[in-house]
Amino acid sequence: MTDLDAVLAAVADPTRRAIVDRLTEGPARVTDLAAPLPMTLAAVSKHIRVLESAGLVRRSRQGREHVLTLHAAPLRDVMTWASRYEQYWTKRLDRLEAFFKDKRKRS
Amino acid sequence: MTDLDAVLAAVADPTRRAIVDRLTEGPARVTDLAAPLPMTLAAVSKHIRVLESAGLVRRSRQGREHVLTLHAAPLRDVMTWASRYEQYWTKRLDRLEAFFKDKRKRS
DNA sequence: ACCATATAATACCAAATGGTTGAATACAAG
DNA sequence: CTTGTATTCAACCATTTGGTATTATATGGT
Repeated sequence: MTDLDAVLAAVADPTRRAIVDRLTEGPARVTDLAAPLPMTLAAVSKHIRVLESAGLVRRSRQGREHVLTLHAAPLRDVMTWASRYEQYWTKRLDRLEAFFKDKRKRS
Repeated sequence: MTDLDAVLAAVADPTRRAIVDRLTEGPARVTDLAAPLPMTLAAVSKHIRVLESAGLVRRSRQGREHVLTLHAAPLRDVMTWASRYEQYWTKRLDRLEAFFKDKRKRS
C-alpha cells in the first residue's frame, strides 16, 4: 500500500509534476529532466529523490548515467482517493447540500 | 480554474483529509471538526483556512458559529489530473516499458 | 451588565521545503 | 593517467509549515 501523504506531497509541486509529465514520453537521465527546468541540476536531483521515495519514479544506474522511469501506480491511489468524493462535486449534490444547510438554519 | 498546486498541497496533509472526510457527513462548525483531532482549536482553524483558500471548503458565519461545508469540485480536477496517467499505471504498460528499457540496455 | 462560548489574530517555535554553491564520487574517453 | 561528464553530497539560507500559547473579538445566554 502506497503512502498517500507522500504521493500527494510529491505531486503538489509543479516542478515535480512537470518531471512526471516528461517521463510519460519515456525514461530520461537526470540531465535530460533538468534541461528545461529553471533551476540547478542539484535541485532537480532533489526533486527526483522526492518522487523516488514517493514511489513515482524508479532509478536504474547504467554506467555514470541514472535513468529514471515513471512508475505511475501510486497515481492510481490518488485517483481512487479523489473519486471517493465524486458524489459531492456534482451540481445535484451541491443543491441538495444547500437545501439541508437552509433547512438547518430555519429550524 | 482551480489552482491544482493549492488543492494538492491542501489535501496532502492527513489532518486536512480527515476534515474533508468529516465534511462529507454534512456541514460542521470549527469546534465540531476540531473535537476528534489531537491538536488545538487554533491549529484546526489554520487547517480550515488552508482548505478554504484551496477552494475545498466554504464558510458561512451564523452568529458566533462558523459553519463549514465541503466544496468538492476541486477534487474533480485532482482526479482528472491523475487520470491522465491511467495508461501508465496498467500492468501491460509496465511490461512494455520494461521491454524498452531492456532493449536499450542491449543495443 | 456579566459570564461563557466560538472563533480568529498574533507571536512564537521547530522542522521541513526548495533553492543555492562548492566539493566529492564515479565513470568514460582520449 | 588525465580530463571531462553525470550525478550526488554537504553546508548553508530563506521561506513555509504545522504546531503551540496567549490575547482579542464577537456573540449568546442568564
